Amino acid sequence: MNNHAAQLTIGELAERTGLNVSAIRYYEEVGLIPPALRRPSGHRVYGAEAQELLTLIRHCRDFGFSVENTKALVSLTSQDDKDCVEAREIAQVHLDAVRTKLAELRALESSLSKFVTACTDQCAGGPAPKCTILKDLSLGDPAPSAKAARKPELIPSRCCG
Amino acid sequence: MNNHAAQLTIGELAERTGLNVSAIRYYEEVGLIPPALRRPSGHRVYGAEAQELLTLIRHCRDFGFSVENTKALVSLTSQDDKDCVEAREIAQVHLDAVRTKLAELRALESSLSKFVTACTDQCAGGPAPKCTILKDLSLGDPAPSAKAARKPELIPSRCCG
DNA sequence: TCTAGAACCTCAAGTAACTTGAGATGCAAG
DNA sequence: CTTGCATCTCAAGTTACTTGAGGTTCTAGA
Repeated sequence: MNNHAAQLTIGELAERTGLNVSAIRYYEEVGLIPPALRRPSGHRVYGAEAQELLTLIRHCRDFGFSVENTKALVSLTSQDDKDCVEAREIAQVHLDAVRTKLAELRALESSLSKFVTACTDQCAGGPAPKCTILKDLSLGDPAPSAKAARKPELIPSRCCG
Repeated sequence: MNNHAAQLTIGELAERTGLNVSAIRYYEEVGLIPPALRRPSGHRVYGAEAQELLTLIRHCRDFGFSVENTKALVSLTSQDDKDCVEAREIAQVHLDAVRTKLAELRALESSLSKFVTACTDQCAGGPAPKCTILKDLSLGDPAPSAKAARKPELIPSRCCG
């Protein structure tokens, strides 16, 4: 256990940040974090700043910010000449997207729970082709308003998948 | 305009079902619909059943069922020897997933709206690195419970992306 | 009948954000 | 010195399509 001036391996860093090793390498690859220093063997070495940075990144991701937005937020933390409005703007846009999805999911929840209830009440384990669920799904138009928001996946899978 | 016994081109079919041409070809490729008959030129030709089938499929997708589940639901519509329980089970599992996500999104909405409000109230357009949003994101643990549900993306992008 | 342009065809690659796996090397403890 | 875990790189898989390239076919108007 060598902690000489807080030199971390990628594995230790992963453990401390709750990320997984391959995610950290991925973040390096896409430029979300700077390339790590290497030991002569090629193994990555990190200092304490890396832990802070990755913790911030993890939180951003947990709050559903895309990697692109996370990149922007991260860079704002060290730009004194920029103001707060930019960060709020990013959060606001994300919030709007979350609200849109929330509305869609509520509609979905309502439809699905009706399906299940109706099936339990009416089908009574009868033959599948007569199931109320399948009948309702065949009908003309009943689909919920799930057409909106197709863009670049505003809420990543760790929140929604 | 030739409608001899309801022979449809893929374009007409797309228009009638609200799907897009490439999606229909994709569904054929993955076996969600049977391979279309072809004209000597190679162009696909469809009858009325195709329209019904694809309408059902579109509804399933709109309700957030995965292609795999949609396949299962579709096949139940023609299996008299199977009973309703299977369809309900699929819907129930999906409903559970939707509810889980709903809870996550609610937590997210609450956190994000607090962020935005706090920033508006406190930062007052100050320098970015001092923004309350960025500070909150750097903190120890505040991430919402978004760790659950990482599996194979239970709610596809048309509902959630 | 000819022709322009829309519609169709088949691959292949791109999307988001990682994860998984293969194959090879490094390192620390016993 | 050996064993076995950690690390490395690079490629491919994940979901459900969309987009694009490059090439045919169809159809309506002149």
